[in-house]
Amino acid sequence: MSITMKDIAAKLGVSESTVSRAINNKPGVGEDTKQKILNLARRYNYQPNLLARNLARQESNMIGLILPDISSLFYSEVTRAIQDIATKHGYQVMVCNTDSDEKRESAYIEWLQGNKIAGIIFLGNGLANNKIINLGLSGYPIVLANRLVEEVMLPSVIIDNNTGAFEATKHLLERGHKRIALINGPKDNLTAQNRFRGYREALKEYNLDYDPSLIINKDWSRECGYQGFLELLNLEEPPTAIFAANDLIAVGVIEAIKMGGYLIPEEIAVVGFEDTIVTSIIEPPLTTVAQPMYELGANSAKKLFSLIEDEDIEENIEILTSKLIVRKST
Amino acid sequence: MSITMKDIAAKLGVSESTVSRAINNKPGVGEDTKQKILNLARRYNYQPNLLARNLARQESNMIGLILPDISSLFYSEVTRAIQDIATKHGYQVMVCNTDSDEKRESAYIEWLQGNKIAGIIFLGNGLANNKIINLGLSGYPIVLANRLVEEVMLPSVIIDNNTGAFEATKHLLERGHKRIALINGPKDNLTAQNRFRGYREALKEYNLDYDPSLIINKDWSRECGYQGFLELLNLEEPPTAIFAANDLIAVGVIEAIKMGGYLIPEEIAVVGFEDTIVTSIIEPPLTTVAQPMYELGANSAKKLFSLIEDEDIEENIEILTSKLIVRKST
DNA sequence: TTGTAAGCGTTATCAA
DNA sequence: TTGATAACGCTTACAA
Repeated sequence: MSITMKDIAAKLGVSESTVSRAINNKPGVGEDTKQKILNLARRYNYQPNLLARNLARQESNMIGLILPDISSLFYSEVTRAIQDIATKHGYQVMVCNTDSDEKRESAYIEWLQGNKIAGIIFLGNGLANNKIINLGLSGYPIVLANRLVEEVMLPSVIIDNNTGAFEATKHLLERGHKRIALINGPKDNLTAQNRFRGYREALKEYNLDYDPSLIINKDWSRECGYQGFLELLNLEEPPTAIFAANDLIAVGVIEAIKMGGYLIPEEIAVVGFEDTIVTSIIEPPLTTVAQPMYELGANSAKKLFSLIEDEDIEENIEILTSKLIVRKST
Repeated sequence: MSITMKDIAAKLGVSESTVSRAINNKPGVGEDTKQKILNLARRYNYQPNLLARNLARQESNMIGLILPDISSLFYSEVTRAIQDIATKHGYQVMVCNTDSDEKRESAYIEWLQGNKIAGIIFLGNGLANNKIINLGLSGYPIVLANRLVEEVMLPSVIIDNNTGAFEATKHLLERGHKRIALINGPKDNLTAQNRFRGYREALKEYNLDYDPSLIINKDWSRECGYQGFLELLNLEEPPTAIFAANDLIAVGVIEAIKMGGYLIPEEIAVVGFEDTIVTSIIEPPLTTVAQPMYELGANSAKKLFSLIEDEDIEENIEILTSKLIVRKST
């Protein structure tokens, strides 16, 4: 339907290669032929067929982004950052939702490779699967964002969840709490594991052993926060503080606490994790550990482009620090 | 780097076309040669080059999504829905953030067309620009989601903001309010205009003239809600109810109200619009007009695929209804 | 059932 | 400065 280089060449009685050179602003075309070509191209609103171009050049101007769910507060913010950097580099981003399903993850990887995508960012909070690892080891440009791999060291940008959780727990300890519950994400989730580790280390520093009955592993949802708190209430000796492993869980916790008629923070203190918009809206405002979401996205993207453009990358694994923000819930 | 059909053909001593037929599960290949080919393909982890395939087939399996900002609560939810439907149809989605900048919009359109994208969804809340209209009229599959075009009727899915705003305002009137302020988005924004219209119609039904000093047009942000309320307070006769044209504005309004020490809803009532997560978190829970976000995305995508697959579409312009959800802020 | 060859719209090499 | 020509990897008539 649309006009091609061949058409332009025919109309002007020049060869396709000359047209190509003119369009791509390459040397080797006379100034006047070049102008004639560009004028005609403009007049007919010529658009290069990027499929053909990429096929011929053996490259592409897209990167892939594989993530669990674009509608989450956290991931959409990170995505935004990646998009911004990609645009600056003249690249587009293919966003792929996996719902943390490994099958879909694999399917997307194949699809992205089939499209000769320049590189992929894996954003998530689980362990990276084998397919990803092999891909990374094969030299294909990939960056892990907020995901880790046990043995192999692939280029990554992660947030120091350990220290963040440590600070959060320590903050509660300093406030005098001794029975601090942790309502966490799934047990096999790396982020959840790190937050648990930080929690435990803080207790240790205060010479407290952690009580398994105070640890709940469920999901990252509001509902789980709500249910989790109810479960904790049934303990013989219920906790006086809750460390929720993300803000949404904390929201559920706070709702359950209020429903029970307890006072926050006087009777029960709550800390969240992430610093999404909800922390400043909920009553009382939530003490939380701020995650540098935009930075996570931006730095991952920058790292990926370094890889794509074959630049040296300074640090293979970049660790961003999270920061405790004290509000009224503690 | 990766293996191609040519390689497979050479290894097996068959022709490329036979390989192609086998890979694509087309008739005209003997069962045993087919198996031999498929086995080899599996063994070498053959991935079809989709650039080449799409170039040859003159089609693609991507659709484009152009929107203002993926990190917004509203758009990320709509995007999620579009992704879900696209995946079901075997398509991928290219997400393009424009920040409502027309230049970037145009740039994206060209890029998407250059990649021979199968169709585009324009999601936003402004008027569609000329480039979009021309594209639509040229027969290219496009769907407008939550955007309108003045004269031309392009396939669209929109939310009935007018009625939603009408209901919200009427609800306040029924509660006995006479001085109802509207803190709205930008004046040139279509969504904002429709919400204003519904607001005015409701007043009319109650034989009230609208007072221009009670109308504030700013931005869709929390900050604007906060500032807007402060401005309203300075009026000789301040409003007793605020209709905020989206939830984020409402959040700002509520914060300002609380800061001023007023009671909600006893002294000042507040209604929002959208029903994002914040409405159930803020204190008091926000009465709002629920937007069918997921439906907006899903139906837009379905419509686009009807267009792409050349099916008849039942209604060219589909109007989704929004629904008033009464909570404690009124 | 299989192969040949042209074509998709570019780019890139090598001559002219 | 230009133009043939092959190549990118795949699809698809058309022949055999």
